Amino acid sequence: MQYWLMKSEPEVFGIDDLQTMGIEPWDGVRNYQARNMLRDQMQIGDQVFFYHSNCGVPGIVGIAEIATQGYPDDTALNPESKYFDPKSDPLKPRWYRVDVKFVRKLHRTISLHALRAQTSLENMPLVRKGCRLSVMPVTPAEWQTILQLE
DNA sequence: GCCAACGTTGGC
DNA sequence: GCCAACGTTGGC
Repeated sequence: MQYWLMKSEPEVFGIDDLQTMGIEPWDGVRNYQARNMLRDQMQIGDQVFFYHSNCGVPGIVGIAEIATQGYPDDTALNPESKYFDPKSDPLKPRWYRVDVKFVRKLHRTISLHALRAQTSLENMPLVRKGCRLSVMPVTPAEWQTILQLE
């Protein structure tokens, strides 16, 4: 089983929204590195840290689980969608998504600040300045370290 | 294939 | 709202 971290802006889709929905497609990812992970690497049952970005206290707020393998992200084909990509070809999908299932909220937010304070986490892409990857792998050791901060 | 311009992300 | 960092685009 693998571990991941996925970013979302709480104003757009936060952990409370996932809790309400139970399970939701994680769509709108328009970055090739992230796309490759969604399409090729994620497996059902993988555990995910749900991260709130672009908000008052950015940080990890909950845990989710991968509920499907990667499959084409239809929002790229829908001109009505804010994620529409005119260059996407229905026969050769450019963008992929997975479904993500709510597991639980953390007792408290593990802030980016707190994550940066841990030397053992200094290799996480997340804590690097200017990291714009919205989906990234987390090592088992990092996963354990982070859970102990809860 | 280089690289400047541009757009987006995301912390602060 | 600012701006640094970075990815993408497109002219050449």
